[in-house]
Amino acid sequence: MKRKPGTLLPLETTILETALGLRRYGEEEFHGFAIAKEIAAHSEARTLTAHGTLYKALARMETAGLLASRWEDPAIAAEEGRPRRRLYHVTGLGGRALSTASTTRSSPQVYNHRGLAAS
Amino acid sequence: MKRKPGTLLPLETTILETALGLRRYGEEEFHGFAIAKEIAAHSEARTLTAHGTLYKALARMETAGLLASRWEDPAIAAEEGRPRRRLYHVTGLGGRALSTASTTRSSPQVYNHRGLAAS
DNA sequence: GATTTATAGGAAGATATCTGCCTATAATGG
DNA sequence: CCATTATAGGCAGATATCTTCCTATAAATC
Repeated sequence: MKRKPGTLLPLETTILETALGLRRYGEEEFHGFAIAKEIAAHSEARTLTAHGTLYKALARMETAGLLASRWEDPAIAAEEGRPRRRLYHVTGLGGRALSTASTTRSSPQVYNHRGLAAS
Repeated sequence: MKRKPGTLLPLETTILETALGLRRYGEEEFHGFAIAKEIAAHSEARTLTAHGTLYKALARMETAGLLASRWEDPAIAAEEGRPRRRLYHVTGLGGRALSTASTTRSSPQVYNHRGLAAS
């Protein structure tokens, strides 16, 4: 839908809020599946259809510098008998993006309108 | 369905035949997903419903000593960006089971009726 | 021969990530 | 204001293994 640069979409806001919420409980890092369950549990309705939408949003946000990720040590995943996880954390830019945008509550939310890159 | 000890079920026969077929092409080891595709490709119909049936058969056959398995090095799976595999190979007993049973073509096939353990 | 019992097979889903395709919609350009 | 264009979101499926629940059926028991 032709993204306006320097904007937070509702899903992106939800991801940042949820991630920062988890961080307040000591969880520095999160993985896609966990945040999907978290979002599904709190905001009913939102399905994230097969999680495709969410993973794409996470990739997008990492490209935008709002998130950063690393692969979990594959040995840990093997030990726990499950697929490996990609562990994300919210960057400084990501945190700032949310606080700036949270005041502008509408669908696409502007987060760096004050001279970061946008028009 | 109350298994008669020392018997090969059709699915088990198919697994052994397919595995030994692959071995003739140099593939010493196989994993569940691969054999599922192999079976699905050759014998049409057989669905293996979500592969549950197949994985149970593999576990059963390993317990019976017809197959043996090891986990693939998790680093390799990580490198190739896919879930890790459990690698099986047909044991001597497994090979013998098939050759003995292949002569007795019916549904449940006896493989060690000549004094190995069965009545 | 009928009942009991164990178990194989089917259906579904959990775990985790990613890709491709198609459509809906927002932003831009004229 | 309408047409163009880029992209977000939904749908589906690939990759790989395993579990639980239920049903169908074969073997054993009486």
